[in-house]
Amino acid sequence: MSTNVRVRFAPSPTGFLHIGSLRAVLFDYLIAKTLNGQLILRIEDTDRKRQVAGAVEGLINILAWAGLKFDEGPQAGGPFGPYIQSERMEIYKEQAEIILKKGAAYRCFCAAERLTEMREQQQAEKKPPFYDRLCRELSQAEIKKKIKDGQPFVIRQKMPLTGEVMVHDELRGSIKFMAASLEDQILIKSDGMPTYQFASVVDDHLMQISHVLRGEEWLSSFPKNFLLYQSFGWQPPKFIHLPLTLNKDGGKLSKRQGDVAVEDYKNKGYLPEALLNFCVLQGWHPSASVKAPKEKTDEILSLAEMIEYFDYKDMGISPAIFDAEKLDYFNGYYIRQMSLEKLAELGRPFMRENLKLTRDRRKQSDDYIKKAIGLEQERLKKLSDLGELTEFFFNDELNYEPELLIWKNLEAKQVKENLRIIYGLLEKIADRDWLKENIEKDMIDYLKTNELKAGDYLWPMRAALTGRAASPGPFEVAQVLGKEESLKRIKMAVKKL
RNA sequence: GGCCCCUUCGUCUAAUGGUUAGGACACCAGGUUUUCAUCCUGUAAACAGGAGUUCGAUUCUCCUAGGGGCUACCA
Repeated sequence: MSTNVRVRFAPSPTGFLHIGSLRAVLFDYLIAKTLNGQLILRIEDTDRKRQVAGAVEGLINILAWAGLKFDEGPQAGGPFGPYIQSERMEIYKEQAEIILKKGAAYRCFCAAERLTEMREQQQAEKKPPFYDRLCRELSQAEIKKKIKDGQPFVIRQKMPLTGEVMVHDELRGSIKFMAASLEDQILIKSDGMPTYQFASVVDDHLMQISHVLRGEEWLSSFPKNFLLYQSFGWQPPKFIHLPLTLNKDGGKLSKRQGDVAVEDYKNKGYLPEALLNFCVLQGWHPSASVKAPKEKTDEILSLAEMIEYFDYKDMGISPAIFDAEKLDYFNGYYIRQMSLEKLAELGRPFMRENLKLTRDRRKQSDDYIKKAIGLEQERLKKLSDLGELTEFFFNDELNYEPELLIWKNLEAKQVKENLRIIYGLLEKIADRDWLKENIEKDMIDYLKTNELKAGDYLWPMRAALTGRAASPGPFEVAQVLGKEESLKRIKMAVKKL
């Protein structure tokens, strides 16, 4: 038997990648990497009703954006393909015949209406909905006749009527189920497509998957899956059931509560590093014995560091609530760490609206945009904050109330006078000396020699330059704005008072 | 309703049969500072409840409560 570690991520292409799925692939990836195994991408598209055009490409793209590479899959190829379930119909058909022959499954001709009716009645009687196994004991002759008559059928798994089924989860240990509570679940639908319950077991075996990581929502079908492996005579892989990610109210994280699609986060300017760092901490933490270097907090983890410290045995089993504020912290942290070149490149798309606010060529230059972004870098939680935060750099017609210029309890005319003085000082600085260091030096020297209070001058100056209550400092803003624009804005402020 | 899973600060979590129960985010306070942000320092904040085992339980066992999942010809 092969001891090769093979882990698969098996999403169904619903049109977007759920943030919870991103966490799942990350753990798949980490298990594969830390155990020297392969990571396989398999597309589970056996539900015809839920087909979404372009979803597979979208999935592959966003996974690539996240930086997680697959060793095998629809794109990478590999010896166990095809990796898209809808292209594996022959395999399922063949395996269904086998399981039928083994007597571990049977054809069920019950009409959907009968089943619905039965279920409703059972619920009305407060009994658990449960297939009554009407077709389980059909004779060969009856089956033949129904097939000949063209009656549609599904194939159901035959569950033991009595006894217990013991399954083992790598994190939770052994879990016991009463066989009598297990429904004869459908393996093959009447359209010939396999259900997840059949396809995943068949594929995991055929693709030689060693570790199955899946959501906790699959725990209740675990014994049925285990039984299917037994019926086939296959050795089941190791199973790890990942606790669910919950929303703030404690429910399953769903679209209604806000963004759940990784694409949404990407569009808002969240970085893959931040998303991954956030996700990995939901259900895992570096064990105490492998503490990260102390100059960093041990929760800031690059993908490489995760691989270094990860051990799936350290994974937790209690559900975690999605804390968007912590995600923001990570994102802000990674933005601050980023080089200005990279940030300017990634931030550029978020500047589009601002560029429309100016007719000044210089303000539309890459260099100017980059400098504006640079001054707001430490204030960003996400890239999409850039538009609002840098707006004043571009806007030719700053619009603000005159009161904004007034520092504490100064008189308006005093502020006006101070701004005139500032104007005079700035005017004297030569164009080629227009650097924040020089501007600052001239201003501070003046204030010191005349024993003036910094706030009385610097607040009005900054407010005049930015039109905002909160912004980067006046000297650096002045430098980026340039001498001409800075003087223009101060003159305008004087006029306002 | 039935079956199954889970339970440490508000949130993510660490550790331990005997500790001042640790860290991170958020919060609050202070420092740096013209503002905001960054950065630094500090405060406050948790073992769900009950019973048992034990010299001793947050830690082990059981019960209760609470939360969650499943209960489809969806995954």
